[in-house]
Amino acid sequence: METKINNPLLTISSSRLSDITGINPYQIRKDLSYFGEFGKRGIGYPVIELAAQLKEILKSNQTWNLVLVGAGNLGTAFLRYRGFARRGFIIKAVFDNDNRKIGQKIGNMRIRHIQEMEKYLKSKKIIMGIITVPARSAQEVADLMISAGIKSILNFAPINLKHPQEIMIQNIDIAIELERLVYYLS
Amino acid sequence: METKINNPLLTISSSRLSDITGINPYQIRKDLSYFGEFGKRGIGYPVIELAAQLKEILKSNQTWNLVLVGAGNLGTAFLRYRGFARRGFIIKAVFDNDNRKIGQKIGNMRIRHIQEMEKYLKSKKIIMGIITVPARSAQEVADLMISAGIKSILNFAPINLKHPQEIMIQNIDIAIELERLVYYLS
DNA sequence: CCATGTGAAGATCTTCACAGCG
DNA sequence: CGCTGTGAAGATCTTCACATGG
Repeated sequence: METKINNPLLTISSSRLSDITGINPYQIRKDLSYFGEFGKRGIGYPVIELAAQLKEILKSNQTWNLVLVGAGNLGTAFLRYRGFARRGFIIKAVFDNDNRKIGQKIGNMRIRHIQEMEKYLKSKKIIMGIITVPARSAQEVADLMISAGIKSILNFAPINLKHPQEIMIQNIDIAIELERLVYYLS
Repeated sequence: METKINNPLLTISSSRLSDITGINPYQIRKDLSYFGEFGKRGIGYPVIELAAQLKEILKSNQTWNLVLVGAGNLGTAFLRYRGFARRGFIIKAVFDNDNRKIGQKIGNMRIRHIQEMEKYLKSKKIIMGIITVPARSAQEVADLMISAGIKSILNFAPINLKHPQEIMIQNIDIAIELERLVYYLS
């Protein structure tokens, strides 16, 4: 699927997007056409304009505030990671239930007690949360989040969280991804 | 999909598996039937036996050795996390290219220079790797891994890695998961 | 002539309905 | 009678082929 670049910076064709992403060009065109007619026939897609439109559609032309629960290794890594902010996600507070951790700092962020979370979430109107607690506490944390108004949860605990269907949950289980790799090892 | 437990410990029905996992019972039966006839009609699936068979099919009745490249926040979190070992994945070595980090320890594991990786991988016959380096270095690391015999890569760098098709790559881009949540926020 | 946009064909995945067996 | 296993139906996703317009 190699193609020539004929109009660098201004436009990009579906076949070149395919080269970059690995997604085939039919799929790219179909997917884009689902949201509108962004391209010009014979030319391709105007890069700047397309990016702007997609950002609007995906609501990523704005920043989103989050809270994180679970100041363990993984939670700490996320707090220190700069990449989220670059993509528009700001972790505003961290909560834990371990009294030895409360008040400690990760970077310049103080760890708060989980009991403060409900009030915090409601006052700041935050609707997204990340769960990085052990599996045994994850359901309890999710329930707390949901009752405090959280609408979307990114869950790293290896457990299937029960939740009302209007709440969005994305699970990331790293061990499952490794297991998938093992399975496909011919 | 609530059901009664009628033979605790010994057998489990697809509908009860459904309650637990959230996957519907038709899907569970179809998927299992793809690998064999594990159940008994009118009874359900024998728990112990089913677990053993699935572990064998998924090759998770054995442990797998891994290396990790990128001793940053995320890499460090994984090294400290006990959950992988419990699921049969052992990180045997960590590599980085930052001279200030080489020789330092994370837990009881010494950080090695990336230049040592090829020799290490070949001598230990390790075929799985985890990439937790910044996006700009990820392709280079992947190429190194692949030329040293790695067959499966779990990649956390937010970039599409080019690779021969016989190499398995699983990507985890946490910001994409957050973006997915935002998009589905009604 | 080039590359999009899209109806139609094809492939795959999910759900259903029920025969079959303990 | 209960619950699996599975062919068939239904839904969805992917690929193709080509008409269309710059």
